[in-house]
Amino acid sequence: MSFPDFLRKTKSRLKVWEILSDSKTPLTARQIAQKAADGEKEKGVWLSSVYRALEAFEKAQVVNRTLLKDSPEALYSLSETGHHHYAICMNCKSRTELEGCPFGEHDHLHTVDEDFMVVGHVVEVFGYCKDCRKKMQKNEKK
Amino acid sequence: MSFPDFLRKTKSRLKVWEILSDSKTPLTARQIAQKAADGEKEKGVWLSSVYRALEAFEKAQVVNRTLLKDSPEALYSLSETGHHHYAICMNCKSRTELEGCPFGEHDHLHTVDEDFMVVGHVVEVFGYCKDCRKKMQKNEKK
DNA sequence: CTACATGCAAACCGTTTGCACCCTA
DNA sequence: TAGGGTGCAAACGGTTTGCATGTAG
Repeated sequence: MSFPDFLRKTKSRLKVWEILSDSKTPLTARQIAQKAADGEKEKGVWLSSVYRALEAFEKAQVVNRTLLKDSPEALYSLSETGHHHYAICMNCKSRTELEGCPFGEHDHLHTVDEDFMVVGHVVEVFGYCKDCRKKMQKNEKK
Repeated sequence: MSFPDFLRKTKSRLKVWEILSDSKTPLTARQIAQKAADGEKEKGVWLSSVYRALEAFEKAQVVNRTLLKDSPEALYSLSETGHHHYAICMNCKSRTELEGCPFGEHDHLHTVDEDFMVVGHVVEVFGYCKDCRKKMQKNEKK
């Protein structure tokens, strides 16, 4: 995956791009701004600019935005990043990675029908982990 | 699916419950409050109370909350409601229902492993619809 | 040179929280 | 009648937007 050639290569966008490239996990906008500031030679990238860069990347189909029930913050990753799905406990919010993907391992790039170009997908399984089930049973039968 | 017996049956909660029961599609908290106010005999239910009722229902595992890339507002539905998955255009936000479910038709109620109780799952396919692809090609090659 | 990107601040808006009063069990 | 639920208002926090300035092409 490379920086889209029809987008202006500005300092901010290149920095955001670099941070996403270096990260093995999806990041929030805030985390990206944080990392940009940590490098701290130069001046970092303002949060709104991070959002605008991410928006441009998403439109260009090179970045995926994901919203989990887990948190109100969106997660961003390069589209190429191997995708993962999680089982999320609705009580303690712990996340366990799922083995495999229900769509199979051909990653993205199938079509729903001939008209819809698929960029990616989100799969989340939610429920309750063992520990929380125990706790909740105790509390509720009082 | 019936009203959990370990939750107090208050006017607000019963109203929210009734609205969810009557709806064939998932609703936002605001829509629920709206519908409660529309009935307009009585006084309706405050938005914060709707949220608190939904939170209680969700903890009780009788309501699912879903977040789509589509909108910042969460959608709520009774857990029993037959589930649907959508292909969502990242540009125009149109939604097309997917045929079937990648997890198969046994609905919820499988386990990820023996420790995690599954309540439900979210599957979203995102990409670009035919119309938007055309429009974007025109705009970007200027 | 000029259209687009950025820094910065302020608005936005869905959701959460605090508190006094109300009402279910 | 006690403890949880509700109305209401105010805070919260992630994201978006407006505007003057900067800068890539």
